[in-house]
This record gives sequence, structure tokens and C-alpha cells, in this order.
Amino acid sequence: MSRNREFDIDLALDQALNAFWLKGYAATSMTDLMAAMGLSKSSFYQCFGSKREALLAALSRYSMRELAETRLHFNAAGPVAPLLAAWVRHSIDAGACQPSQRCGCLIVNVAVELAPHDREIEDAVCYHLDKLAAFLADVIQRGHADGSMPQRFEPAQSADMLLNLVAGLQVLAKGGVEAHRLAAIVEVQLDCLLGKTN
Amino acid sequence: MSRNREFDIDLALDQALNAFWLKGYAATSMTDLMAAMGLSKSSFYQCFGSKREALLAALSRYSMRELAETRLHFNAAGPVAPLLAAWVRHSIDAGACQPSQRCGCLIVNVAVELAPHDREIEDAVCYHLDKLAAFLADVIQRGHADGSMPQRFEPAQSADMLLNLVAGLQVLAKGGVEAHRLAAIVEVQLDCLLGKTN
DNA sequence: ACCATTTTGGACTGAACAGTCCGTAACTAC
DNA sequence: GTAGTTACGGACTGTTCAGTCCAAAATGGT
Repeated sequence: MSRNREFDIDLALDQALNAFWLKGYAATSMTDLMAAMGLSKSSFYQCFGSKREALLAALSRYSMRELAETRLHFNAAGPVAPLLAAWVRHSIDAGACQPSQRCGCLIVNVAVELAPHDREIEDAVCYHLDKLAAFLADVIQRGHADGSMPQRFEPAQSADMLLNLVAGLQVLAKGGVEAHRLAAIVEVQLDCLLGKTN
Repeated sequence: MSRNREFDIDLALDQALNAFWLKGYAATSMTDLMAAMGLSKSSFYQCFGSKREALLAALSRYSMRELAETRLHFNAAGPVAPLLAAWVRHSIDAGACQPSQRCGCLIVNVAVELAPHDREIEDAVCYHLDKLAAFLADVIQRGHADGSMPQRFEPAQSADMLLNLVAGLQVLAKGGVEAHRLAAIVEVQLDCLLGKTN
């Protein structure tokens, strides 16, 4: 009954996501965005409404993807402690949407740039952080149960601490702190959380 | 031999700093900036050269101020541990250039928004972080010497960990995480760094 | 084959952008 | 007082911004 869309919405959204990830929201012009997504103005506005709505959609997609990957990682069998250590260590070099580019974490970037000025975006950021914290708390609970993690702190507190750890790492990495110092921070924190033996 | 400048450069710079702090670099237009600083276009460009150079100057001023305040705080007599605890706790509510506004830390904001795309700004950020880390390492060394801090980690590592802690807090605060959770993170981390007794 | 529907490219909009320039006003040194 | 110098206000530049609109092309149902 009608002409078919020529592009894949999810693919276009991924490319928009990468553009925002790489340059930030304000610094990504519509020209940049359309070039990255490979669509014309009319197609973009028809499909996504506005630049801001595209960011919101990209943010939601990023959040889903990130949470799914994290869940997958912790689905592995065996004690939780080494999984957790691997997850945190991985977070250092995960912040690259393009090779040799320090994009950090889209959620962190958006939280800093926009969350205080846009309620809806703050809600999206907060939703992601809460989901992630809740999942990590579950994982930590599992670590307590399987005996691989000392029960020194409440799971929820340890989870928030991990959140804070990875958020801080993204900032320091973007600020130009060398990788070996970031790695040392991770090890110190893992030591606190998991005890001498990790 | 000439007409005098009608405004105070440092005051104007402080107001520029607040504007950038509040809204970020890209989102602060020249119109915003001139209004905040209370000067006309010609005065601004005559005195500061460009928007970017104004940011650089503001960044340097912020860095000096921040470092001076930190040095002052740790100049107090007595054991280091409680001073350190107070400093970190204070960092939660320090991120407000205006009442009831979550501005976070200018260095963190700029690190996330601009450092990966502007070498000179990255250098400024990195310089501040290094200075702060080095000073904190000295403070921690003092804490080791006066016996108020356990010597579980190297001073430089503990200092980087503190840097990471406060950076993470700024991000989570901007993202909308509630203050009591931030406070809990601080206490957990202080517990790791200072031992059960703080 | 043809009509109804939707996508698409690109011309177009008015506003906002960073930055320049110049006539005028104000001040200092002499 | 006056000459020389600088600061100031604001008009002005050309560019870029996000977003609108429409004619033409492409498609699917009948």
C-alpha cells in the first residue's frame, strides 16, 4: 500500500548513537548526524522527530545493549569474584566506539552534558544506572552466597561503589590519565571489594 | 596615557567560569557569556581573544582556586585521616556554582565534553589532575607518618583512587543519583582507605 | 495498469552562531 | 588643554543551526 523505507531504523540509530558518543550532543550538528546515519533531512525528521528525540532513542538502545552484555557476562558459570574482576577491568578499554578514540561511556557523557538540564534525559540516565546497580547487587549477592566475595559491605553499597568506580574511570580516561594508572585504580578497588585474593 | 578598563578581569573571568560551569562549553553561547560577564562583544574579544581562550583562562583560574582551597584544608593541624574524610565528604556538595544547581566539577565537565577533542584543554585537565593527585599523595604520606592511615596501599595509588572517587561522584550526582547513596559510597570508600576507624 | 500512500532529496526558512569593525567616548600623560 | 591611546557599544558579517515543506519517485494492493 505504500513505498518501503530504504534504511534500517536500528542501524541508523546505531550510527546516530556513535555520532553522539563520539562528539557529544551539542557538538553533533544535524549535518554530522545525517551524514553518520546516511539519511536525508526529511527521512530523519519523519522517522525520529527531532535531534533530541533521536538522542533519547539512541540512549535507550545503548542502555539495553549495555545491560544485555553485562547480563550475558555474568551468566557464565563459576564463582562471581573473578567475573566481577574481569568486568571491571574490561570497563577501562570498553570506552571506544571507534578504534583509538576515547568515547568513554555514552551514559556518563550524557549524564554530564545534559542530565542536569533535561528531565527526560536525566530519567533515562537514572533508569540505566538503577538497573545496572540493581543487577550488580544481585551479582554481588551471588558472590556472597558462593563464598567468592567477603560479606564486608551490603550488596547495594558494593554495587553503587562499582558504579562509581567505572564512572570515575571514564572521566579520568577522557581527561588523559594514562592507562596503567587506571589499571592500578581498578586493582586497588578490587582489592578492597574482594580481599587480597581476587 | 589611555582610557582605563571599566571591568575587573578576574571578576569577569569568574563569571565566565560560572557560565561554563553551569551549562557546559558548547551550550554557552557568546550571548550567554557576554550577559554573564556583563561586557560587550568588543570588550570581550579585546580582552580574552575568543570563546575557547576564555574557557582556557577560566579553567586555569578554577584549577588554581581549587588547588589552593585543597592545600588550605589540609594545612590544618592534627591527624590526616579525619581531614581526608572531611575533604571527600565535602566533595559531594561542593559541586554547586549556583544554589540548588548540580554543576558538578568544572574539570570533570570539561574533561568529558572537550578533552578528547582538544589537546590544549586535555593538557589543562591533565595538569590539574596530576597536581591534585601529587598533593593528595603527599597528604597520604603524611597520614602514614602520623599513624592515622593504614599503609595498605602506596600513596600514589591511594591518591589516584581518591581522584577516581570524587570524579565518579560528580558524574553520579549529575546523573540524578540520590545524595544518601553518594554519601554511602563515600563511607564505603573511606572505610577501604582508612580502615574501620576513620 | 493504476491509484493511494509513503519515502526521499533538496530547496528553503528564520533564528542564532562566533567573530569583525568602526565611530565615539573616556581617560592619561604632558 | 590637548594629543595620543585605549575601551566601549553596537551595527554588521557570513556561516551554520535545527527544522519545514513540497514535488517527484517508488512502492504495494487491487
